[in-house]
Amino acid sequence: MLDAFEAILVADGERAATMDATARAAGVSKGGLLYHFASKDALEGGLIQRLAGLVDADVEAIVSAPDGPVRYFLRSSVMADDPLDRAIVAVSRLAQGGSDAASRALHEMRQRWVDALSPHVRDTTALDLVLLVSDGLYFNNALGGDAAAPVPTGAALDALIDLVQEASRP
Amino acid sequence: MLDAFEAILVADGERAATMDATARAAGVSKGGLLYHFASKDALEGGLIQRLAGLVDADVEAIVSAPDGPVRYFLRSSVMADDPLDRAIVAVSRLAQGGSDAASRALHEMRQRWVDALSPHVRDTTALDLVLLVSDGLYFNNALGGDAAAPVPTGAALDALIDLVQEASRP
DNA sequence: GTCTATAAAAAGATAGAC
DNA sequence: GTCTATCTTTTTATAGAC
Repeated sequence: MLDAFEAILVADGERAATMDATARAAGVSKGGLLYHFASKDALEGGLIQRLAGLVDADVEAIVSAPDGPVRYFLRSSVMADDPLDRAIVAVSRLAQGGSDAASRALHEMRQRWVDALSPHVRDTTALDLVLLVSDGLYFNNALGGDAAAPVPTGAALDALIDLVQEASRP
Repeated sequence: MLDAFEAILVADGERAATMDATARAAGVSKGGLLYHFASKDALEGGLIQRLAGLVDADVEAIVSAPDGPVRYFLRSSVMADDPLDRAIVAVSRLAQGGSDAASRALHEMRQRWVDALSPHVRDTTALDLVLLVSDGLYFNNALGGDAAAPVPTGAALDALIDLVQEASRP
């Protein structure tokens, strides 16, 4: 059910992610959905909690990345349609829809990234650069929708990461 | 009335920006609002049109900036609560809410920026860098809401711009 | 646990008075 | 132009059968 809710948020936006649509996509009735999540707030809370768990694993992966935390972090900022990316986009949809809990969750996530990356960049300016490029990558993917995503991939992404890495190296 | 609609979108998100709330904030009745904008689609269209006009002026300012287009562009990416910034955030709220017209308007805006900045950066990688940092700045401001915005300002912003400018100089 | 039926509220839109 | 009143649809939530 969380999968269905998340998928609708990512594909069609917050407006379309109703209890009704979620139940239908999950293959249950509205009553069935409401048995597991007693309210829409609870459903959103479930998604936010899922994000928090995925962020735990991500931070772990960042700090122990063989190619270095910055490269790994930027590379994973391009939406690969993996569980974390989907959760981030879905929760940011909720945040832009007006959910304070979602905004708080995203800020917490960002703070954990700051803590993980700080030791591996030159200074706070370099840290800002890395985080903002990552945010930009997510933002563009999140806006995507119908139009083609202008986000760099493949060799262009590698070149961009090289550039950022060079500019931010300690 | 567009001002009211925009303000609610920016402050409280797409969910809160109803015809009812917009009418109340604008100091008119729902009927009064519907006289000027016959539907919610029309209201959103009005906002998108406003954005297009502001983008025209912005592109003009970018290409003729005394300090150089890149510096001007990045500096203006930090939400200064000016008309263009408000319009961008409001329309991106609509886009994330599921409006295809809003998504299209944002992509057009981005394309105009690409055209304006291309001659002033080294290559496409540098262009990606500049655009993504700008997107990151907007994204963070747009998420803001209750929590404190972690976006660099003042001296930190100047340092960041210097770094990006150095990395992207032709 | 899952369903149907239904209540209660909110949102978009129309009609017609002034 | 702006208002009130009303209609329709959608959305969230409850109640109770199975």
